[in-house]
Amino acid sequence: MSDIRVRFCPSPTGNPHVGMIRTALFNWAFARHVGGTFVFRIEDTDSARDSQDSYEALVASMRWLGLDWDEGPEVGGDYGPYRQSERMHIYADVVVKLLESGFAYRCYCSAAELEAKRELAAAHKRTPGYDGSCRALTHEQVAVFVAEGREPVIRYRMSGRDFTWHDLIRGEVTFQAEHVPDFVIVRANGDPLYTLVNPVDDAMMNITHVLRGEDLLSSTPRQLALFDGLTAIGVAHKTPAYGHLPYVMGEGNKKLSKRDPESSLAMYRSSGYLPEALLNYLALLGWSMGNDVEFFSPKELTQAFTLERVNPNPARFDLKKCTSINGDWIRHLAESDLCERLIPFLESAGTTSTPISILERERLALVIPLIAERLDTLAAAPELIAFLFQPAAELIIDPDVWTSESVRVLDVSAQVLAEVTPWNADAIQQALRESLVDGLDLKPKLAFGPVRTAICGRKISPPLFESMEILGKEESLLRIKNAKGQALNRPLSE
RNA sequence: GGCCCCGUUGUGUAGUGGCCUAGCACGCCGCCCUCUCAAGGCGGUAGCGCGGGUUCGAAUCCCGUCGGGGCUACCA
Repeated sequence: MSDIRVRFCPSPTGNPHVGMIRTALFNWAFARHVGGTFVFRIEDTDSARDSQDSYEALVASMRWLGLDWDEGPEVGGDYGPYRQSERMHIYADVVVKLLESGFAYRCYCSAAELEAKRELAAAHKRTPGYDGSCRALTHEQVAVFVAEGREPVIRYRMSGRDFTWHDLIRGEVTFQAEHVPDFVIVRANGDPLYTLVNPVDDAMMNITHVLRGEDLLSSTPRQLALFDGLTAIGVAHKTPAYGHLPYVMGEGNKKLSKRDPESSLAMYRSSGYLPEALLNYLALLGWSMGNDVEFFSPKELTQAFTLERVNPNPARFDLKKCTSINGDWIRHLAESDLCERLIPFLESAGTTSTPISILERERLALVIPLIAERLDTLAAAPELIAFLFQPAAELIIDPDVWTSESVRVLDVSAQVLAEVTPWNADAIQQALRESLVDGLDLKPKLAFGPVRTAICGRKISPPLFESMEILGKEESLLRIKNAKGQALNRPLSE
């Protein structure tokens, strides 16, 4: 176990999305690769936007994906609690110390005054930002503000130094002091802000490497500044290294937003994407093995993952490629594994009973090898194999598929199939081939088409002869008979 | 506007001065296989944003430029 400690610290607002998960994945993969500790922390300091539902969805998502954490909610750890809403007393204590030591001060400026300052700065083409006017208020000035009923925020006092750090992903990044003004760390209502609690917890949890989204890049100087103060008051011992991960983009040139349906993790789960496949694909957004290998397990990912190979430029989420990898993964699963994963989808689609019966399960096991290579998502299975679980009478076939030839084909098929013994795919194929392709001189596609429709109810199906074997002789003949009836009674068009 | 980040085919990437007439994957197109659909096989399409340097030689280094994005909150 190395002493490298990383964290994933989402805010529980809205539904988990893929950008967030990609960040979790990279932190997790890095921690696992180096044998470090992966800390899961919940940043729920914004009571107006955070929700318990969202928190639970977050935990469930991490578990579903297999991104296990060493410290955090539900598993505990030496640096808890791991939900910031339970750490408010800690922040209050830190703020007092920061105030006493002069690293922070109360600011009584109103929103309107701040806005006026911003406009003024813009008009003079100066750097916008707080001008520090409340930095050295006299007791008299404070008394006046208080008498006016103003509620102060607490600001952090910048030291005037420039900030340069070696970004783990981007190399050296520098912000000059004038571009990072004093910032608010506690709201007027007393709630601490992200800009405070994030570094405080990183410090107290001994986080060594901060890997987060590029959108946080410009807040890094503020965090670095805070670490100066936290170190001075004895809260922090070592400033972590920072690395900023590239964006995950959606359509157009916008980063994938929470409102974007393609970003919803729940959507991928309910559409039948495998967690392994999603992790596999997400890993490829900003990282690669470098050896043209693009199909790998979570385990292989953690073995190969290094920060050096993380790309700094934004990656676009490509659903087609994600789906392709999902298909690869479905084909890669053992039959029994695929079977188990398919069952919830079949149950919820009503393809089987709920819970699935013993007989249905047996039949499903038989068809798995026929459909594995035909699925790119688990949710595609019900449509493909529903016919195996329906009674013949419920197979209603689109009357437009029938031609004058169909009835003859069905007639001949019924005749020859009645003689087939034993009932297996090879024997069925041989009988139909001899009678239809050779006997009626039909092209295979035309010969088997009507039979396929009769048996499966659709033009697209798993392999026909194997399907008939699974259904059994009696059921197959019944379906052909029913289909013939439907074909004869079809409304006369044209 | 200011600051910061990014820039290889449609998409994701490989590439860290000669192995690059730029490789791989997805997509798309065609062919083969074939009982449908897939899967699989084969082939094709398309790219180093632009302009200057440095160098015998640049996708790779430097400068400029253009383009895209982010931040500029009492959100995170």
